[in-house]
Amino acid sequence: MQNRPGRSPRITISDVSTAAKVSAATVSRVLNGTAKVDPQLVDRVHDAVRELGYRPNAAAQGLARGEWGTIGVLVPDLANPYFPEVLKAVSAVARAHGRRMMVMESDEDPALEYELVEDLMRCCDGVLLASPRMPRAELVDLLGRDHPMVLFNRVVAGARVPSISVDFTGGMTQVCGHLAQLGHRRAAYLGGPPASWGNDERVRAFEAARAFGLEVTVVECGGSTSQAGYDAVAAVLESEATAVLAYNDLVALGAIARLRELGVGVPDELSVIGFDDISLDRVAHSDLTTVSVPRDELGRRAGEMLERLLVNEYSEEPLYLPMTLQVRDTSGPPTVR
Amino acid sequence: MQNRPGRSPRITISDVSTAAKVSAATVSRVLNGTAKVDPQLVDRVHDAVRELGYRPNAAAQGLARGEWGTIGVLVPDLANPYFPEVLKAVSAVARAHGRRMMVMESDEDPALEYELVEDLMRCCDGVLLASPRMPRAELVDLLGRDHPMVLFNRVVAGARVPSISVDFTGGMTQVCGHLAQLGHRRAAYLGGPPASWGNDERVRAFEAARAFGLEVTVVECGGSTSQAGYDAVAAVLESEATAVLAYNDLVALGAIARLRELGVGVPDELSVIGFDDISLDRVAHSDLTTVSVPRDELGRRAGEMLERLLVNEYSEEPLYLPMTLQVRDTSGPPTVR
DNA sequence: AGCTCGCCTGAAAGCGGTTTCAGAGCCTCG
DNA sequence: CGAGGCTCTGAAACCGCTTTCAGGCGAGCT
Repeated sequence: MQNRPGRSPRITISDVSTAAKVSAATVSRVLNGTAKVDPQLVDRVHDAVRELGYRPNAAAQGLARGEWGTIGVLVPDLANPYFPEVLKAVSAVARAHGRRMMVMESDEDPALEYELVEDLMRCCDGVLLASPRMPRAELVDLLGRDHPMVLFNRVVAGARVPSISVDFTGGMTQVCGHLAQLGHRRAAYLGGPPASWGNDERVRAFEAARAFGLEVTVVECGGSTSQAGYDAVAAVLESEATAVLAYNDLVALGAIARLRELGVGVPDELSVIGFDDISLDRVAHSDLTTVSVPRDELGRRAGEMLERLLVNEYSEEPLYLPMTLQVRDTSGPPTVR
Repeated sequence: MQNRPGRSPRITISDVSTAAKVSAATVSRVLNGTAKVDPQLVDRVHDAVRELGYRPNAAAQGLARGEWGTIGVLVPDLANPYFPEVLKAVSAVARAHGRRMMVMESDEDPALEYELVEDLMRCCDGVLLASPRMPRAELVDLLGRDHPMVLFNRVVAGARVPSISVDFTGGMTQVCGHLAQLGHRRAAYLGGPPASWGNDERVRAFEAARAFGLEVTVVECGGSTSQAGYDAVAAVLESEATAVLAYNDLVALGAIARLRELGVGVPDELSVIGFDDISLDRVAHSDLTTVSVPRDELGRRAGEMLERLLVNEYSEEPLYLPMTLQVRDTSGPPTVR
């Protein structure tokens, strides 16, 4: 930006104003259309801009306007296919409103999140927290800064913050119902990251599941990756479960991979059900029984919530999108062992 | 940022300096450690910062320092699993150097890219162009702006720009060799986005393949998604190909899905080979024969290239990382039809 | 003791825009 | 024909922070 050695000097608004023989104020007015300007001057400005290849400096604009023209998104893990799809939708909405998107990743380290969010607040008009894992207290603290913020896949009771999430409990209830109907009595749940709010929501479904006659045991596997699922299989096999529910599809796939290695038939000997419906794509669908979530819509709605927040005052109730059970090939009736 | 109605006023450096009874310059020096300051004043500043919850405004810092502390990345498609993994690595490198990451997506629309890059240049110290599809002329134009920039998965002959890419041609050559060895004589290639440089590089391998006795016909499918692969299957079946090479794994998976629907056995009746090795994860590996690319390393190296460019002068040759053939279940000997 | 030097601090000048404010010109109306 | 009002333009203030610059003060030296 500065005249760095070896780099050509930046072209500023005053270069343009000189070239066009008008004041900087006029250049600004022309470029932003904020006031009526003599058509002749308008032309001169445009010519100068084109000739010099002038581009306004975003930092200076941000400073002067008191707005960065940027939104920030924090995600736990970019490699988790869940988030890029959300990002895509958010980015589209942001762009449609003339805003850029900053992305930060905590790499599933809740301790990092606080700092990252603080950083985002220093350079973004609004922040979208996607599946934040940080402790409630920290979250409440951040929300209290009265910086525009939207909560995604997490709801904080009592917090006056626009929130959007999936109905995790409902989704998991469908899964339990499906299994109960197939005749399962005992299932194991491979829990996700300990700090995951969505995980707690899923677990809440298990009490209701008892009414179906399905007993679900929680097996901590402590992660959201396939590796975690892979590693947790041993614990599952020790139990009497005839079905495995996974925190998400990745965990489920990891478990299936391990089961295959061990020669345990899926779903003949053990049913495995995922969560999220992360298929590689929409056509070559996987064969995993799972509950799907409209990630695209989720991202879009979240983006719109944030935009609304940036222009209006807040006035929203938490929004819960429904999940849809996708019965495919990895779930079936239990076998007596 | 400005005192917006309903929002608490921003805390600025002068608030801190007032509270700490020092000058703004001193606050700045303390916070940045740019000069020695009386320990007593240091404490006063820190106290004031903590008490007021002061966070420096990134735009103002950027303006004053002549550096945004941000890098920008342009990707064609966030939903393509290839890129998030790259982004993850890039983001990690950027963060390690104290920089944030801005992400833009062209949604596979080459016409959008130019504008997006211009926008990135207005707010980022350096820009990483990942698989840019734009015409060579536009690209050269942008590179000529002498804004720090790194080219990823595209090499422009003669351009003095740090570039990093995969050895597409080499990868595809391995694929051809594999097929030839299996006994295939005719293969069809499902080409990707027309503007993809990587696509041209892949195609270059087909001439050499003729030496193996393998004839590859290019079937335009015009996309990088599974939908494109799905749709292109009809054309393949009309040909005499006994094997299908795909632009990437997504295309391959789409094709396989369609073949499955049509009752065409893979690999018994038709071998299908992907490209990129985009598995959902590292454990539950797919069964697709493909060539893998070290996306993580690729992203890391690209990020480091950019960082180097931001501090030093340019001095690099294009870097090509090798691909590795992964023979799995979707390729086999041809059957006479 | 007086002088020089060096260290630390605050005032002020940018960074590159936007926006307020005041003035110049022109038109209209009395 | 002159006063009042509008419209358009440029000068200048300001956004919040960094950094230069100059000055004050204490230490060290002669």
